[in-house]
Amino acid sequence: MSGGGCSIVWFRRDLRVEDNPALAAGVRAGAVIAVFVWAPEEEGHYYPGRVSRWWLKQSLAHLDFSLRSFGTSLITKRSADSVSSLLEVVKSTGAKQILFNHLYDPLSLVRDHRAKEVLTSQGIVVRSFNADLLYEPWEVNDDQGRPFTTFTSFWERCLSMPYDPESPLLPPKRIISGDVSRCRPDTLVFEDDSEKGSNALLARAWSPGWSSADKALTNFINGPLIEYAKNHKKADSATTSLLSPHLHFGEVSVRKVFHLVRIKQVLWANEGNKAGEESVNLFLKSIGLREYSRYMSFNHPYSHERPLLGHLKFFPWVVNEDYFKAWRQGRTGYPLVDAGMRELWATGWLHDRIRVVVSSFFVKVLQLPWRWGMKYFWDTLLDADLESDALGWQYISGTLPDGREFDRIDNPQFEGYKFDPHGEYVRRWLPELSRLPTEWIHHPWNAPESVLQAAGIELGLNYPLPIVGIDAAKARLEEALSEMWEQEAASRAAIENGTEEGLGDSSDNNDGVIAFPQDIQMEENREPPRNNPPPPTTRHYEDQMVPSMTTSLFRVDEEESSVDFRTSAVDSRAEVPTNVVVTQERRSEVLNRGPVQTITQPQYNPTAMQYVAEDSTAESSSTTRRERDGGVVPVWSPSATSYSEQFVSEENGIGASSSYLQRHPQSHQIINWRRLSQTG
DNA sequence: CTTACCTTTGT
DNA sequence: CAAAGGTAA
Repeated sequence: MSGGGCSIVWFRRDLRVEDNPALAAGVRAGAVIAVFVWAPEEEGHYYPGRVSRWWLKQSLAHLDFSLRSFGTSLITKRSADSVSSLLEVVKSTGAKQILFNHLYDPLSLVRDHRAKEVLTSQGIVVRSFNADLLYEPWEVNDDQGRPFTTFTSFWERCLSMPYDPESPLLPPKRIISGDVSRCRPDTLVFEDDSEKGSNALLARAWSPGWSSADKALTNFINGPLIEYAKNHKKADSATTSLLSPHLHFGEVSVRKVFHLVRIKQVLWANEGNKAGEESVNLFLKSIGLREYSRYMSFNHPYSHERPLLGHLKFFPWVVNEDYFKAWRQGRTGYPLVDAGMRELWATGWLHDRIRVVVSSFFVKVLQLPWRWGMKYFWDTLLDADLESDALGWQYISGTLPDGREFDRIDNPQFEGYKFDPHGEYVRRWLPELSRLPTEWIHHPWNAPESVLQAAGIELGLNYPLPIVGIDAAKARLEEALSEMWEQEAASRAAIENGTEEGLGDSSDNNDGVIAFPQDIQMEENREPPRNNPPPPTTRHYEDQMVPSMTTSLFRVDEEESSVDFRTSAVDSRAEVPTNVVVTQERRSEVLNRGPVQTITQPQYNPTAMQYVAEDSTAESSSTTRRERDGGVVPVWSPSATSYSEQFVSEENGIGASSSYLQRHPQSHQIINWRRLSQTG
């Protein structure tokens, strides 16, 4: 197109030069100005955690370095508002168009839509691209043209689409730099002094940036991939791809991963290597889950906050800070869980299996609200990813149509012997148990006194007794479930009677928002939780507020004192937040919440999607040629509403025809829970 | 060795 | 629930 002005390429989570459609389009159009805007406050609760910021910092430096070798550099802006920063850059450079690649998390969807509106209204051409997915969410539909609601059907369709995913683009040969002489870049600060020490350790294990991402990919494909099916159950993982943080920041494109892996698969299939082929399928499934997480986020943009199955709204979560803290510190008394939580804290990384173990323990045994756990993952994982994590926690919590059954509790003791049969994993992360024989390593509470003594263990002193017994947890879960159904029925009845108010209006909860306890302050070295005395336990009938744990760089002054979970020492970590930010936004959101919640239609209205077609041929989607360059820009349909209103209206809204509950009325009854997960 | 029955697992 | 894997007879 018009070779005249230069283009701004707005980098976000696509920190690579290869197979970067926005960059490629910019290069094709002429001169390019590469921009990264750091506006973390825009993320609200999801201000990136320490390790995540560390990664970003390295990755940006790496990107800048390589852009320089192509003939330009990365302009960085510190901002409270991405869109106005972009405008600023436009003004100082005279750029004519802005190019970026799509993101699908709820915050980005809203922000990018606004960006597009504002910039377009200023006469700037805005074009956006698919760089993060094999297929755009709106491309994958069932035979009735509706979005899938279960993973398997979604993924089957993806693998049998009439056209293949786009092949990866080569990196540009050279990038002509736009004139940035009048553009004032900001230096970005990603860590404070208290974080530097801990971050230094990360560099030993990880190397962010697209070239390491490429290396990791090749290593994986030529190494562990073939054995993936065999090994993927081992907690000790030299066998995973280790690609997730790279993928999160877009340092390598999924399409490249997909294509290279597929090539191997064909090769192995020809050799008749069954195991290899199987391994590829399994690995691709995890790529598929990543795709699906974007798909779900796009179709249900509130899924990081609300269960997708409505009745879960009535589950009486246990709001217990002691539990929460014990879990974070790896002091639950279940070695596999504790080892996982210590590894997570120490390294920012967890094998997928162990993520399942600790999160399912969190939800099913402790019955803490899943969003707390998700938030903690967000704050501590190197590959923290809103879409993937939301999907994962919803799956574990049984709040998806195809998630695990709600009433199923996995026993960490048995899982221990499955995933860590020799106890090596536990011994590595729980030094206090290192001398315990394998026979007892996953259930020390059963070990004879003499064995414990020989191993130097005093249960309740240097290693806790189980914080909750599995049997007690089962009983409590059953009770909670029947309460949930009661509440749900009551709410439905209330709605039918027109007594609106609806949900769980009963006695104990004030305005429907559970504030994180402020009155309880936690002493650091309290006695480890005991087995039996039922802890002070409150139940609440609403989704929980997420405790605000992220340490914003602007809040460093708070809680200066002694303990701070940001520091690296394991003992002083994970201080329970004493303050919860109850924003007005969320409050109104909860208040306005509608009646029995369903899986609703996407608010995204594909027909409202706008075509910014310089590429002329906007063909219909099922033909072989897809839009790529200058393709579809996703757009929020009713744009007048505020962020929170959009969520609310989505929930209340819509789609009589395809509301999940309407198609599956039986999901109101627990006995049909099982069948529910089949249908759809 | 087969079969009926069980437990486990799965996005 | 269905598929897979394991066990007892």
